Amino acid sequence: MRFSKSFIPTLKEIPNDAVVQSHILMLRAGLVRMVSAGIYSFLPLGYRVVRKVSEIIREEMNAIGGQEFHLPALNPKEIWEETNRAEAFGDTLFHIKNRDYVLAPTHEEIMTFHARNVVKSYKDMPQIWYQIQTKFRNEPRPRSGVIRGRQFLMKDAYSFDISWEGLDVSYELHDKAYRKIFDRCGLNYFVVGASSGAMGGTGSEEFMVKSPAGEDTAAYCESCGYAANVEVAASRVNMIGRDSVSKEIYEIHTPNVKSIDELTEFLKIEETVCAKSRIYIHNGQPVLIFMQGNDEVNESKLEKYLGSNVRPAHPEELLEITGADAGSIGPIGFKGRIVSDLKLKDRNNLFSGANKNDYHIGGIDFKRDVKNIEYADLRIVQSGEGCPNCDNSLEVFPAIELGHIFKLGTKYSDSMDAKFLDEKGEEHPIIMGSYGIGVERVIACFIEQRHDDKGIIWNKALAPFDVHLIGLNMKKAEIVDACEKIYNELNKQGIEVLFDDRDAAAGFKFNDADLLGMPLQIVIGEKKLKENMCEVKVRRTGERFDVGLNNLEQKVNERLVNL
RNA sequence: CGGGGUGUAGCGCAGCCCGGUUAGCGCGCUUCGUUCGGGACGAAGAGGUCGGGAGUUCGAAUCUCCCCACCCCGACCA
Repeated sequence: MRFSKSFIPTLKEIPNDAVVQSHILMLRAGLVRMVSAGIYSFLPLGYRVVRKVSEIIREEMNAIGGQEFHLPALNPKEIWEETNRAEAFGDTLFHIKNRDYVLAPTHEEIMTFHARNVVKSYKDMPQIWYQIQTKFRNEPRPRSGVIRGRQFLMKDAYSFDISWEGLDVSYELHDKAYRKIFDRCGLNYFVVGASSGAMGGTGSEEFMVKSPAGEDTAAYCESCGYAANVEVAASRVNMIGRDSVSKEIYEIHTPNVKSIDELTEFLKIEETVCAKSRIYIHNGQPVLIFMQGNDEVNESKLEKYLGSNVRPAHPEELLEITGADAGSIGPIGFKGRIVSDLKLKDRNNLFSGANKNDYHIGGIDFKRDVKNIEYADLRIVQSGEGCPNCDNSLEVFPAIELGHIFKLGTKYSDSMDAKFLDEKGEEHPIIMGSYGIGVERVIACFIEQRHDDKGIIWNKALAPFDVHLIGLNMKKAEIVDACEKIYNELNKQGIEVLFDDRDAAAGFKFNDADLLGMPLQIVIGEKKLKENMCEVKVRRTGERFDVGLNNLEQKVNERLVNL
């Protein structure tokens, strides 16, 4: 493709609205443009990358027996009411004003609709059906460019099996396919166990990429590979045992002391001897939660432990429930369920609130003073805590979710009545799985991982073009001729070339080439041309070398292999 | 939805607090000439409902009110 005839609007300056690196670079390199918050157009260069990613996905999905569909984005609302998800999605679901239609945020319903109409016998399964299509979700807060949009491209796949064992097989196939896909894309990713959330089901794994732009938080152990979403991550901590002697309970006047930091400062004590109180409301009843020092409550873990319907108490409720405000709440005299994090199990000589403003209590012994206390792992895992599976420690960092695979089971086949007959003529619900990849996120994550201060650094797999051909001084006929010849020759060899044939200053073109980030740059300049040579630059390493024009194609092919 | 911020030429910004010529600057764009291996130089140009509406005023980019859009933090999120 000739640059002079292409729509590649590069930007020298950083657009005002972009903050994360991938977003900035996608705008600057002319890959995308924003139309509205969370709604992006892919421009020709960007769409070439979308097609490359899509093709890799197709190849790997087809390799596990997947069959590609193209489902409607516009869905009758009633089909979403069958599964109760019109309500479950709530405001996230886009509704059409003049018809009872919705814009599909995912496609379990439509796929199950087709399955129940066609898949009637055990002989019809297993099936893996997929598509690459636009999804619509009314995100309350779109951000980070294409990473979180209201409209986005997703590869979604669905498996239909006759048994749970069959589901395990389909799930494993997807797990392997996903690893191949992300490997081929050149991404540095990891896989975490995750909570199934509103999708329902029995098992799920997330494919994640470490990134400051991430909206999830993951805990990862480099040495053994343990990885988990922080919502479910466990950790091994050094337990502090009981002191040999339990002191008596005593009250301390602590004016204006609210936080743990203030308390440790005021009393000159370690935060490890502080039992921080938090009140949650579970099914209308207050529950007192204890955390050691400044540990934070992991509400996902708490919800799992107590059951659903858990929320933090409002400030007004605190006074009514405990007789004190936040900062002065404690176990003594509290009526209701008490759950403590494991770190405080059976501890004594602890400090906590007195349920009286401006007072704390020392000498608390959980075994002696707090009846019916329950213990559970309720902490949000922090960097530096021990890995639950090995001797090393965990690193906790923000991450982007690229893909998610779920064992759905019969959630949708039950609610939508998708059944089949087995060999004995007995009726069973189809066992399903669903599997998603955010196509644009693959691109954004790649750029997050592979860029420098000059621009994007594509690999061969995702690059919009293999080679960026730069003719310096396009007013010289011999340079134009040489470029044209190389351009045609490379094209003939099936090498994709972006030919910068613009009449612009050398530095201008070099900077655009670095910004756009094709794996190889070929520079045709006057001096080297006289010796029948040109310069080839490897974008990733910055390495430059001279190549004779006679064996250029061969050299290019050789160099492209590992990029 | 809560908190904070921004909106002035295609892009990046100044001007606003303290109202007063024809609303500036850099980049980009057009034309001509020179230049040509790391975002060239000179000359001449084009391009604006100052986010929208209402108000205050002799006079509003500037002050007041309402609305809209976008960004950041939080809440939410398969």
